Amino acid sequence: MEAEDSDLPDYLSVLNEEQLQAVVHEGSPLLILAGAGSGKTRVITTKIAYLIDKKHLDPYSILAVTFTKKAANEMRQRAELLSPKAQYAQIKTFHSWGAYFLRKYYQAAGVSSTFTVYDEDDMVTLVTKSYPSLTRVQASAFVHKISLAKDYCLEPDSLELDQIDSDEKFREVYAAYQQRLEATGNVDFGDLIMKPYLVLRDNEALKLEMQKRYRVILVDEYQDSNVAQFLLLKELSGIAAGSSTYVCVVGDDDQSIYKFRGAEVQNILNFQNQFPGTKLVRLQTNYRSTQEILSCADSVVRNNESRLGKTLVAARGKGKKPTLVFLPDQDDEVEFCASIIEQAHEKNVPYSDWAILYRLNAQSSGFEHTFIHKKIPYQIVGSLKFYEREEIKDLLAWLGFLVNQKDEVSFRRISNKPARGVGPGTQDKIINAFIDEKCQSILDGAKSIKLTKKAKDGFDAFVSLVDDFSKSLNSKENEGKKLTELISEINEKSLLNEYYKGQDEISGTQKTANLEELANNAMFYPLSVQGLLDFLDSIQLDRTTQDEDESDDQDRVTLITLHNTKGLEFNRVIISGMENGIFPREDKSFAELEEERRLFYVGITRARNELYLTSTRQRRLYGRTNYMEPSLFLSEIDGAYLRVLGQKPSSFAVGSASDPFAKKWTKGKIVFHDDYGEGVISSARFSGEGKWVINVDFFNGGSKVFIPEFQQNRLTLQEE
DNA sequence: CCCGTCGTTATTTTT
DNA sequence: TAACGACGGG
Repeated sequence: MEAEDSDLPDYLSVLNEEQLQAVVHEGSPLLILAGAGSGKTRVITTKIAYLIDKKHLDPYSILAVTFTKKAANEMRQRAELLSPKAQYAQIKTFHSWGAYFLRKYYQAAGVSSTFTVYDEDDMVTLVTKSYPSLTRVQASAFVHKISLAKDYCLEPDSLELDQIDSDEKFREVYAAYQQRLEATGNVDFGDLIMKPYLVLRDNEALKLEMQKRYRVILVDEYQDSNVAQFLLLKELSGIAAGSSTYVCVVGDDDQSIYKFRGAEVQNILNFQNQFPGTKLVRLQTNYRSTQEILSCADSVVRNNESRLGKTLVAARGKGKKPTLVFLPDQDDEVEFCASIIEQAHEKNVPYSDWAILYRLNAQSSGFEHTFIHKKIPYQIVGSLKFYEREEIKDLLAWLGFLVNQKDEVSFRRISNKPARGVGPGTQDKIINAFIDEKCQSILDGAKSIKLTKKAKDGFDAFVSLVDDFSKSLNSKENEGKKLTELISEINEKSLLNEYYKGQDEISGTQKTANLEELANNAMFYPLSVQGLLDFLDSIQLDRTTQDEDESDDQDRVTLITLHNTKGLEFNRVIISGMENGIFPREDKSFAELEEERRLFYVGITRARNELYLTSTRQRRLYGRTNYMEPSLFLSEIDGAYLRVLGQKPSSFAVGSASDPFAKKWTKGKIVFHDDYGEGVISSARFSGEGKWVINVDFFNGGSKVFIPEFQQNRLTLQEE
C-alpha cells in the first residue's frame, strides 16, 4: 500500500478519499454523483491526467464532453496543467464535437462540407419560408417544438412525435422545414447531435472506427444531457454491443434544471440500468458553502422523490444561518436588498460579493431602477447577446454565404441590405428556381428567371460583391493575412457600415462599433476558408453573452436568473421573489415542481457565506398587483436552519413541510374518499395559490377534482 | 420604405 | 407595464 502510494503522481495526494476513488476507478462504467461545490472539475481533469500519465493511455483516444464552451476551456486548461499531453485529448462541448464529426463525415451526413449552424432566429425564418401561411410568432412556436423533437431524436415521421405535438400540422411543418434545411446544406443545433447519431446508427463500419478510436469517454454535467446525447453516447461507446470503451459520466441529479429544453433527468437516474455494472461514486464533501447553507439546501431537496440521494457535508464549518425576510411588496424588497448591500459596503464588503437571484427576467427591472438611483453598480448576466444583434448577424450571414452559397437564410438576410431592389418577392423567385433546378448556388437560381430591371441591377450588384469577397477569400496571396481584413472589406463594400452609421446617428446606437468589434475578434483567424469556418464555429457554438467591454473584475452586484447561476458562486446570495406563482411558477405538474425545487437547490448552493431569501405579500407583475403566498419551498426548510425577519404571514410556518398536504399528491397514488371510496390520482398539479389540485378516478366509476387541503380528513392517501 | 398606432402577450435558455 | 409585431398611411 505504502509503496504504491509513493508511486502516485502528486496531484493525487491533494484529493479526498471519494475523489481519489473516482479518479482511479477502472473496469466498468462509472457514474460520479458530484454535489455542488464538491471538486467535480478537479476529479475529471485529474482523471484525464492520470489516464495519460499512469495508465499510459494515448490522449488521442480520450474524449471529454461538456455542455458549455466555458466549461470545456476550463477543463482543457486544468488538464493540461496536470499533464501537458492532455492537449492532445479531445475536450469539447457536445455540440462542437458534433460539428467536428459532421465536417469530417459530411458526405455520410448529407450536409455541406462548409455548413454553418442556424440559430433559432434563422430557423424561424426558414419555417416561415417553408410554410408561408405562418406568422413569425406561430413559426417560433413550431421552431421550439422542432428543436425539442430533435433533442429527443425524433424525425418528422417518428411515431413518438405525437408526444411533442399530436397535431398533424406539426409533422407537416417539421417535414417542410427539414427538407428546406437540407436543401441549404446547413444544420441547426439539434442536428449537431442527432445527425451524428443517425450516421453512426446506420453505418456499422464507421461506428466501429469510432469505438476503436475512443477508449475513454467522459461526460460532464450529465444531468443536463438530452435523449439525443444519450443515444449518441451509446453509439459512440458501443456499450450496447459490449465494447470495452470506458464511459464515465459526472453530474448531479439534484441540479437538473433544463427539462424545458430537452434535458432528461432520467438519463442520470437510469444510468446504472442503461450501462450495466456501473460503479457509483458520490462526491459529498462541499468546499464552497458553510454547513448552515448546505443544511438548508438539503432540507429542501430531500422533498424530491426522483433522485439518487446524497447529503453534502461542508468542509468549511458551520457559518451563519440563512435569513428569510418577509416584505410588504416588491418595492420594499428592492429597498431591503439595496440597504443590506449598502450597509455591508460601508463595512468594506465589496459589491461583487453579492448576487441577486430571481426566477423571471421581468423581476430585474425593479432592482435596476433603484440601483441606478442609489448608484449601486450592477451587472446583469445573460441579457444582451452580442451574436444576436442584427448587425452582427448580417456580417455573419455574409461570411456564411461566402462559404456555402446554398444558404437561403443568409442570402435573404444580406441580398437586400441595404435595399438594392432585391425584395422578398424577388428573393422567393430566385430561391424557388434554385430549389426546383437543384442548383449548386442560389446565385445560379437567378439565371433561369426573368427579373425586372430594378431587381436585375440590384441582384447583379449583389453578385459582384459576392465575387469580390470570394476572390479575397480564395486569393493565393493570403499567406499571413488575417480574417479581419475580409470582414472589414465586407463591412465597407457591402455598405452595411454606412447603413448602420445612419442608424447610430439617429438613435444613438453602437452598431458600427459592434461591426468593428466583430472584425477585431477575427484577428486570430487566418484569411482562408478553414479560418472562416473556425471563426464561425467559435461564434455559433458559443452562445454565451459577451459583455467583454466591461470585464468582470469590476466591483458590482450581479443580477441574474436562477438558471444562469449554474456553475457560479458568490460570497453572498439573495434569492428574491420567494412566492407561489413566481417560484415555484404556477400550475406546475408534480415532475415540474420537482424541477423547480432543484432550481431552488441550485440557487441556495451558489452561496459561500451568506444567504438571504425574500418573500413579498404583494407583487406587481405585468401591470397587475397580486396578493402573494409565501413559496411552498419556504415551508420545506427546516426551521432550525432559518432566521426569519419581517412580518410573517399568519398562514405560514417555517419547517411545516411535515404537513401532509404540502406534497405527496402524485399521479398514480391511491386515495380513499369518505364519500366516493377508493380511487387513483390521474393528475396532480400545484396551483398558483399554493394548493394542490388533484384529479381522482374512482374505482367505482366517475372522477372528481379536489383541492385536498379543503377536504381535510375526508380524503386520505393510502400509504403503501 | 419609414413611421405611427394598435393589439397581443408575458418562464427559465449551456449549444 | 412594456415591448414587440402586424398593419396601414404617407
